[in-house]
Amino acid sequence: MSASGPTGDELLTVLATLANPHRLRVIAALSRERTYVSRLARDLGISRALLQLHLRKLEAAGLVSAQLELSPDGKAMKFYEVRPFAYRLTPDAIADAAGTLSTDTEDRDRQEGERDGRT
Amino acid sequence: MSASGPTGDELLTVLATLANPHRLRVIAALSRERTYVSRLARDLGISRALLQLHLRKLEAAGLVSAQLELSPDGKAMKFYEVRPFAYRLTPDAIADAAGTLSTDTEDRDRQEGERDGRT
DNA sequence: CACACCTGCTAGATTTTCTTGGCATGTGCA
DNA sequence: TGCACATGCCAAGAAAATCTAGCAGGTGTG
Repeated sequence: MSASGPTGDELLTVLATLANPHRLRVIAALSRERTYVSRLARDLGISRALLQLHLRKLEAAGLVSAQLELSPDGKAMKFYEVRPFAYRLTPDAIADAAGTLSTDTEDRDRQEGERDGRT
Repeated sequence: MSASGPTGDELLTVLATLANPHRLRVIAALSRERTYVSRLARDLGISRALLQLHLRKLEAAGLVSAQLELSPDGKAMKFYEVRPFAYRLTPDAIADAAGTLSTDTEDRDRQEGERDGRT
């Protein structure tokens, strides 16, 4: 029986998302303690706009999640936390996943299908 | 005692290297069977020049290795094979590795040091 | 009201990565 | 010699990712 790991596309998304020093540090910081955007930006020493970009990518990949909360004094704050994950990176695991990678032509076909016609 | 995983920079290199569909397919193909460049290019349906670029990156990251061999009829052929590896991708493992990420300023300092002077 | 926080967005410049196409080398064989 | 197949490299364009700077909105406090 197969171990049934992630699909190729999922693995690829996770890899591409984690392949950035800022995002690794974000994961590291959030795994210690959940925080809100502005504070995290100060801690990491990067601009808020930049951090938001990285947070969006991490969230899109399913590696972190966000909750909008109101602080005691009524300010809206967006808290982020890591969402537990575990991927094995071995030749075999990759070989499994690679089989389900969508091809360039498949992508093109799918997009064309969506364009011309039926919802 | 710490589990002593990869350094941040090493992990980052591996992630960046694997975050590409072609390179995932290369790992998959090589994990099935070692082959030489031209054949692999035909199998994967990509140009040789492109494949060589990806192979260079994979080799630089330590994920594959190459041996130059002479075929029975005397042609030089470069065989590649996967080099066994296993990385755990979890929040904790990343938190560990992130601590040893080199910073931008460190990089700049190092390069300046190399430029002006002493070998 | 001004200030200090919090949030979100986007246009544009910059940098990096990816990809193609061409050229050069070498071997064996008809 | 000409063809097939192997290797390597590089220039240059195309595409994608990154980052900055600036704008917008909200709340509570002095």
